[in-house]
Amino acid sequence: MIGADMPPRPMIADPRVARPLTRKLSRCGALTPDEIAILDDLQSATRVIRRNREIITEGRKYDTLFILIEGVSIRCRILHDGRRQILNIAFPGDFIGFPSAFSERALYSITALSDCVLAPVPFSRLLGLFDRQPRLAAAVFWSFACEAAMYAEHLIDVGRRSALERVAHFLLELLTRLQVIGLADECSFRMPLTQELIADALGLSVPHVNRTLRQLRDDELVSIEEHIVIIKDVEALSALADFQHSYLDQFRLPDLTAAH
Amino acid sequence: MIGADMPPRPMIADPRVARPLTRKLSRCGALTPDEIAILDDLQSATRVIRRNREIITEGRKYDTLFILIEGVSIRCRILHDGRRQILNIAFPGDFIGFPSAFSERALYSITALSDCVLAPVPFSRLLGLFDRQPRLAAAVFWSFACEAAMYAEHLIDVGRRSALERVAHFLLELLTRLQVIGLADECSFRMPLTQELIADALGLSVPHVNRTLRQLRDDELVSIEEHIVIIKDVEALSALADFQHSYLDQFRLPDLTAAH
DNA sequence: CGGTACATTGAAGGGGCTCAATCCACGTGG
DNA sequence: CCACGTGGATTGAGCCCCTTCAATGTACCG
Repeated sequence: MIGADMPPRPMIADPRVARPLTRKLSRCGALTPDEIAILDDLQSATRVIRRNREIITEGRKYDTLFILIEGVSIRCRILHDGRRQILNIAFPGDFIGFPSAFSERALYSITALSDCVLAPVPFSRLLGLFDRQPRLAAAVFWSFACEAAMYAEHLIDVGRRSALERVAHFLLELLTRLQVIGLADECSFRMPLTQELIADALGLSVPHVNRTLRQLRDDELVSIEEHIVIIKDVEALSALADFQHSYLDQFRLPDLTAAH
Repeated sequence: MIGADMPPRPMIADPRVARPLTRKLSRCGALTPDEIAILDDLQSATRVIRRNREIITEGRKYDTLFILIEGVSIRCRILHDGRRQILNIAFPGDFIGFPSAFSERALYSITALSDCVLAPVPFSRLLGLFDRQPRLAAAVFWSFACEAAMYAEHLIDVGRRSALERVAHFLLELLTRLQVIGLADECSFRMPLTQELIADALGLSVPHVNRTLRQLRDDELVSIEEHIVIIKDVEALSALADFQHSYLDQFRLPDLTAAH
């Protein structure tokens, strides 16, 4: 019932705000027109990658990052016997290619789950940002810090949470992240992943993901129909999952006076 | 048998090289005397934290990072019912406090496992590095990138590896990390963690960690006596754990010509 | 209309957990 | 000097959560 065929509707951030990264960062504090112009410029030159193609290939060398403008991509590792662990899921406005860009050869592959639009950002250009735009530099750091926080929660998911807690937490994280870029309502969104992908992200088997989702539905905590996920009781689900909304939502741009 | 009482010998990086971070970064490429001086200076002002005290407290605000000079610290999250997940383990030469320093309030606590010596590094000072010392700036990025790679492997551990593979992988990661800072020989080191800590890092129970270590010993892959771990067959253990030495060891400083 | 991709459900088995006891080394205070 | 407390390692028994294997259902597509 979830994500039966993947892209009936593409993953495109709200067009009322020009660029997804600009939208995301503007939630951390008011941006000056100057800063907006620079950010938008970073996201202007774009490149399209088709569904199921690799954006970054393990073992190759890269000296650019990408900003994901449209679409969904995953970074993952496949063990010799076929087991797969999805390390993270990128949505519009996310940086892609860290830490690959800092290593001699990319450690993991990044694959486009749907058709993706990317904006390449040469690493040197990113470093250049740090000179003239300390607030934007901090914002980029913020972006990486936020990703690190998601990593941490992801680790807690697979390390110490039960399947039910894991799936609940995962749904809430998706809700929150998609809200930031205008792809989710107050309490609902279109599931961009198949159950197989959810399983590989959470370290579960597909049948068990299915049963777990069923239980969440039976317990009237969520509703899932036609790929649309509705969180029917955010409070109860958050309590069940030990979800702290804050970890995705408490970063702030520094004051202009805070320059070095 | 492992780590019966924790600190018979303290965790101090090889004194032949002045500072652990300097030692670590010098493996990524030759440092100029200038760069060494700056790095050493970063690590000069120090502060001592006693065993079992918190270095960073969840919920508080911080505007400095720390470089761990001596000792071992862990970042972890404790769920409401007492389950604990260790997010990462810091050794001398590691940065501590990312991403806490970028958030309104620290998301996780960091605790000293042994008496620790820390060098505070105000965030503003770190940003200042980016102006004048692009190679060092890149090296700091490298440090975070390396941490991100460890996070990724950690995630694969708990998500998709069996207990045996997990523990094997963990031992190899410890070996590699400790070698870098001169705290491990070719194939042996002093285990700095109790089995309870290993369990909470790997998402296992204490009894099962114990049984798993026993199996590794029975299989003649490792030997553990008096807290000293000897990897008797690095090749076989690496194969078992799907361990790729490269992920901790392939970062390089950029050429001086690569300035922005 | 067969093929593909995904969701769903059931049955059986196992890997790792819980609970609980025991052992051991060490430090402390009487 | 010994009794005791403490932190940690070790081991066993039983069980349960989740996996594996397998089958079925279903929408969509060329």
